[in-house]
Amino acid sequence: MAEGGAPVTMSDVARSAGVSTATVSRVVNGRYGVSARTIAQVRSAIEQLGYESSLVATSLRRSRTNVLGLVTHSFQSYTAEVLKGVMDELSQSGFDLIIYANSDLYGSYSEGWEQRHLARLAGTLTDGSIVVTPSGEVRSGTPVVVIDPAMGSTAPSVTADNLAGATAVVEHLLDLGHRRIAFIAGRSSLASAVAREEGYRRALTDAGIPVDPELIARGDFTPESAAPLARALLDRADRPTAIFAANDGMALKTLEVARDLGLDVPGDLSVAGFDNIPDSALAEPGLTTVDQSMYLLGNEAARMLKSLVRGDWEGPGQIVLPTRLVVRGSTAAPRSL
Amino acid sequence: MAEGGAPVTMSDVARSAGVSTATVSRVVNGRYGVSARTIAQVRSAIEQLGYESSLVATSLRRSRTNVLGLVTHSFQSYTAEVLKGVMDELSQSGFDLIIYANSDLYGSYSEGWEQRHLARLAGTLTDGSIVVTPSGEVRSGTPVVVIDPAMGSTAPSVTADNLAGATAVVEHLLDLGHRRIAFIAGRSSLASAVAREEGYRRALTDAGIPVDPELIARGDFTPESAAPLARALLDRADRPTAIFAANDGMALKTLEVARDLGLDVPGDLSVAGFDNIPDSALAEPGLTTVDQSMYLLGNEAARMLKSLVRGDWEGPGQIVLPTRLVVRGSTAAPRSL
DNA sequence: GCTGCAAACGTAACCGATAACGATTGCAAC
DNA sequence: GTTGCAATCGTTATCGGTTACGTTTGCAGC
Repeated sequence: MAEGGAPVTMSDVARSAGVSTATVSRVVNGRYGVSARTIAQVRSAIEQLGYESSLVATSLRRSRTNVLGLVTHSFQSYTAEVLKGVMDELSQSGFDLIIYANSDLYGSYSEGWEQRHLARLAGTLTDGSIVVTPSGEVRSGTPVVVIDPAMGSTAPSVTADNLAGATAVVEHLLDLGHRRIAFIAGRSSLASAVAREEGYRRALTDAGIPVDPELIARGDFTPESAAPLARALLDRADRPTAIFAANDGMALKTLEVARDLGLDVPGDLSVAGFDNIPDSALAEPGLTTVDQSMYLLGNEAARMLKSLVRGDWEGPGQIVLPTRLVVRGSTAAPRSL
Repeated sequence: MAEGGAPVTMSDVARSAGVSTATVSRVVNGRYGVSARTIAQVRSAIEQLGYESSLVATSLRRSRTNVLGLVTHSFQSYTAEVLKGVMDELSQSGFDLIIYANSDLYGSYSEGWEQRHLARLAGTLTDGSIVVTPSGEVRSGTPVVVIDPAMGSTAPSVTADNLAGATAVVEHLLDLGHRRIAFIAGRSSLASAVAREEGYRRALTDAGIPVDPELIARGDFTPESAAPLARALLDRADRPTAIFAANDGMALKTLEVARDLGLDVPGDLSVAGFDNIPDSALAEPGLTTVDQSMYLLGNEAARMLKSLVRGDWEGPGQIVLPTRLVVRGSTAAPRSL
């Protein structure tokens, strides 16, 4: 065991076993060309000293490290789901995972954070990376799979069927009898935000209802951005009977605003979101939303990245996973009917 | 921008700027002894080539890296809370975070996993580490803070007040009128499991009720371990009127078992857990449990580790954070009363 | 014009590991 | 007793940076 002092290195082992570091390296990596007696000596020295190879030194010298990277700009509840999916796929695969989070950029959307992180890891530490909701196109010397890519991204990606999900929400509201349905959009640099708005527009158009630009508010996916927008929509004389927010965070904030204004949900106002985060089920009333399995997104992304790294990926470059409408108490027929 | 090819290194920058790598290093690190003109040239070359220093190479050479490590054996929903707490504390602190997860050990409790991970990171990549629920004592050349330490651990740690929390649960059950209260214990190598059992015993003893060894089942914190134990307890002729499981995962599994046996909760049986994971609020009925803020655990651990790395830690070696009883629908007075 | 000194910069060793290559050894075949 | 070959092992260059140290340069002071 390393007794609190300097970490034990390969040359410590070599000295203790009376061989060169090259031989220790051969033993550690199971290479051919070491006598059984020497192997035993080296192993014993390794055991005694508690040697463990340095990931850093190894990855600097080797081209292949068997470590995959994941970069995210923040840890939300869904991030854990993604990670679970990733690790279940990576389990027993021989690939370890390193997650990198930068303290300066944490929580803020400084453009290009993902690029900086990738550059610091790729080519040395990791064989490939998963990037969650990047702010733009990503480049790297090693394979990259993007979860929830930026608008116009051509990189391999895994994303939920945002278009179908959003369409389903609006159709649900239309079925309930709503006609004035407002939309709080997300950060338009993300492809998912654009697809959700497109789903909203398409469902209305298909139902023969003109899209009213006055009913589209531009948020950025943060709850904070939604508060004033929801208030503005609800202060209108011709108040909408339903608000569809592009994600649950903004929808939950809308619920708060409605409550503050003394509106009854779903009596006076129906509210729907997108993502199905845990909090949505706990809200009062429960939030109608679209479930996109973050677990599956992570799972597929990991599967794809493994293949890309091994160079045997056969599937499509962009994977789209199905979504599921989850109806809860926050939506109902408008009272006026 | 690195155009998909080999990553751009410091010598690329040096060549492009017509200086040595030493000079580039000085510019990058803002060291003294470079003329303004050279600085400008180097900066321009860095800009043009899109150079980003390799974390690996830097950390190999430098003793200090300003990167902290976190090792966990799996990603549960509470892990995300811990991470949030850690990152909020680290935000703008200059310390980045690297999380390491090993695919071979993922989900399994092979003894010593944390030790292996630490040895691979410490001394080179990271300045210090946070270890979540290790299987034993951890040693490292760099500072380590343990969240939810192993039994008998002397390392700096942050933990919830498991004793008080467990006592509160049992007192709550006693107040409701329960007298036959069973306990499903957790993995006894963890200090938290031992403390929770001690809380159970103490509350009973303080109430003048003898501890019945027959009512104590030995689980290991996994839901799977709890199923047969719960069944055995509920199959008894003198069935307990309440079961307190050492964590929510086992308590939720107990709810399932009770339902399968046709028992009404809380009518026939009260069930309580510990941890307050998100699923507990969603269960039907909601699970009475003890809230330990994983966010705060992560937050405090990060604060402590930062200080330890800087060498200015003044506080106690073991931090204990308060817990809070959360009463939901799964506990009520026993029907027989 | 020479000395002295500091600023500016390059050279090379080094961090911990890997791998190509060369050197040594043992042993069988001649 | 050589020779030849394979097995075994050490030497050394290298990965991408950092830094101690040495060298060059510019300029003030005598």
